[in-house]
Amino acid sequence: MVNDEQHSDSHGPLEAVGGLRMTRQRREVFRVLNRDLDHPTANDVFMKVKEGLPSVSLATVYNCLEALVQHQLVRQVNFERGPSRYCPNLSEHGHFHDMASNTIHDVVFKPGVQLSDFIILPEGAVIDNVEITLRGKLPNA
Amino acid sequence: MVNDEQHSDSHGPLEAVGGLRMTRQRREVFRVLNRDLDHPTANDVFMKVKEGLPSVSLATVYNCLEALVQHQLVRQVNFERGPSRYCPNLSEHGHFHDMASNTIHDVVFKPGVQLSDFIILPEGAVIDNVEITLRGKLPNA
DNA sequence: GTGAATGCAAAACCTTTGCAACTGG
DNA sequence: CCAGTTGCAAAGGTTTTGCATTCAC
Repeated sequence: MVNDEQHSDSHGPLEAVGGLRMTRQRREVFRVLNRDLDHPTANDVFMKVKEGLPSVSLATVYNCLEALVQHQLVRQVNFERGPSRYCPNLSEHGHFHDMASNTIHDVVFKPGVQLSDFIILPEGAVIDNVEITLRGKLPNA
Repeated sequence: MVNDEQHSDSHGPLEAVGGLRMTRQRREVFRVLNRDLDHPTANDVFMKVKEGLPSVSLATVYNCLEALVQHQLVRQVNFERGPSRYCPNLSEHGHFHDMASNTIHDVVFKPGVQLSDFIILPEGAVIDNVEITLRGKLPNA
C-alpha cells in the first residue's frame, strides 16, 4: 500500500524550528493542538489526526508529542492520575480543572508577580518549571 | 465512598478519625509515612510495611493509602508521569522536585499570601485544591 | 544515502477490581 | 455477627519499546 504523494510546500509554523525534523505527522499533531482541540489527551490528538492521516499510529502521536515537548513547542500537563494533556500555550500560566464538566481552563498570573513573591524557595534552587493546578468547580458551565 | 464525619476525641494519631476502620495494615501504612519514608511511592510504602507485616499485599497498600487520602490524613501528590507519592504534611505547601537527586522537598508559601494575590481566577470558581509543583535542581545537596 | 521517524504489536508500568477468606468493632 | 477489609491474581488504562519499513534532509 503506497501512500499518496506529499505536498509539504506550505510553510507552517513548525518549519522554522532548528533540529526538529519535520514530518507530516508532527505537523498534523502540532496543527491539531493549535487549531482543533483544547487540552487534549494523546488519544484525542490521535483520533483527530487520523481524520486527515488515517495511517497514523498512536505510538507516533506519542512520539510527536514528546518531540514537540522536548523542543518546547508544546507543554505537557498532568492532572492527577489521568492521561497527560497537551497545551500549545507557552506563556506562563496555570490550569484550572473543572470537576463538574471535566474541562481544563488556562489560568493567568497577575502581571508582575514573581514566584518568589509567594513561595519560599530552597536556597540556591534553579527552577526549570512551575506547574500550578487548581481543582474545583465553575458556577454554571 | 467518602466519609467526612469527624470526631474530636484525642486518641492516637489514627484512632480519632470517624468512619475509618482501623486495621494493622492501615496503621502501619500511616506510621511508615510519618516516621520512615519521605514522599514515598505506594511501592516504597509496600516494601517498608512488609518488613513488619510480611503478608501485606500491594493492593492493600493502595487501598490503605486511598482511605487515608479520602479521610484527609495524607496527601497524594503526582509528579509528571511517575507513580503517585504520598505526604503526611497536611499544611498548605507545594513541592520541589529536584531532578539531580530525584528527591522531593516541601516548599512553604509566604505567610499571608492568598491564591488570588497572584492568580486571576475564573469568575465564581470554587477551588477545592491547589497543587504547586516546581521542577529544578538544588545546588549541592 | 543515511540516520531518524513511522507503524504495528507486544511489553511495561502503575493502579484498580473481583472475589473468597478474614477481622475489627 | 457482619459489613468492611484483606490478599491474591487478573484486568485496566496509559505510555514505551523493538523492529522492519519508510522518509526527510
